[in-house]
Amino acid sequence: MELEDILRERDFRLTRPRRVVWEVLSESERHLSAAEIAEEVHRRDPGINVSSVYRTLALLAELDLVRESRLTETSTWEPAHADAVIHLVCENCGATRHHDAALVEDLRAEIARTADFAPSVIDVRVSGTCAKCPAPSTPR
Amino acid sequence: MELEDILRERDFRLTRPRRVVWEVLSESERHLSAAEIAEEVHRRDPGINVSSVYRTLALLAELDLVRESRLTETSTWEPAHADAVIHLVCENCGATRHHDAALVEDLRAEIARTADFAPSVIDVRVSGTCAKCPAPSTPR
DNA sequence: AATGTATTGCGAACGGTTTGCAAGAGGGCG
DNA sequence: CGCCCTCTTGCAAACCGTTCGCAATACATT
Repeated sequence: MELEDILRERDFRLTRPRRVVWEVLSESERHLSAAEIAEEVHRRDPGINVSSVYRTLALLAELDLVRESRLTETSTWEPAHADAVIHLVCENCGATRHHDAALVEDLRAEIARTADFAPSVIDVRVSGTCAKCPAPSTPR
Repeated sequence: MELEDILRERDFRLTRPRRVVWEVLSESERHLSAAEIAEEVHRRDPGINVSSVYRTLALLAELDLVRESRLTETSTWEPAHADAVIHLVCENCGATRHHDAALVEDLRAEIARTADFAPSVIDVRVSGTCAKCPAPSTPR
């Protein structure tokens, strides 16, 4: 996880905004919205501008270091992780967790076999209620 | 699929914008963006305003008649369909197709069993290339 | 240290979505 | 059938997250 090397390799400079955004993302265990990232970055260095945060996120995504998820209304960011991760989104508390499921690879095979389609990335988003949460107050 | 009854039942009125938006959505086989919907609605009745389209989409979603997907950058809309549908999004031509996969239900069971989580809706989004498309010109 | 260039901060622009409000139209009732 | 009440609409302005242009800054190389 040497941000510097990855940047160098592609002739990008290691700058303060880039380092701080990357730190924030890699230290977080949950998905963060652009606003949350900007806020935390700003907390660590008030001199870093929002537009740099956006530019950095775009760059890191380009480098496949972070991944943008559009699971909920506002998109969120997280360090890139291996494929085949399932996102569990709690309808009640809003938390997003990861979960490994062996079946995802089976799914990939099934799709490749039956759909005339060559799958690359598979995203599974599961809405529901996590164990810590009571049933949603406003069931839809 | 009697839009009128469903609206009545909840004390909403059947108005022209609502009827036209619903028609456009239910006649389309693919996902439509808000802009596409607005455009087609406007084609059928130039008097219908964009804001009514948005308001109608929100209402229909509330009534579970349509579903908003956030698969790509801009979100798209489609008539609500049964759970467990897989969305195949071609990285090349951008088309979104549906695909049934029996394994989704197995996945649900696996999650319920192993994740301390009660799944309700499962969304599977598969990026890849569809058979009609050549390999993407700009592989990422 | 000096230099050349990528990158930043800033503020303004953007574009899709939402909102406030007066005018308009469903539809229940007489 | 027409009235009336109220829900909806059209319109235009407001919003808000994101992007952009540009001069100033700060990386990295020498």
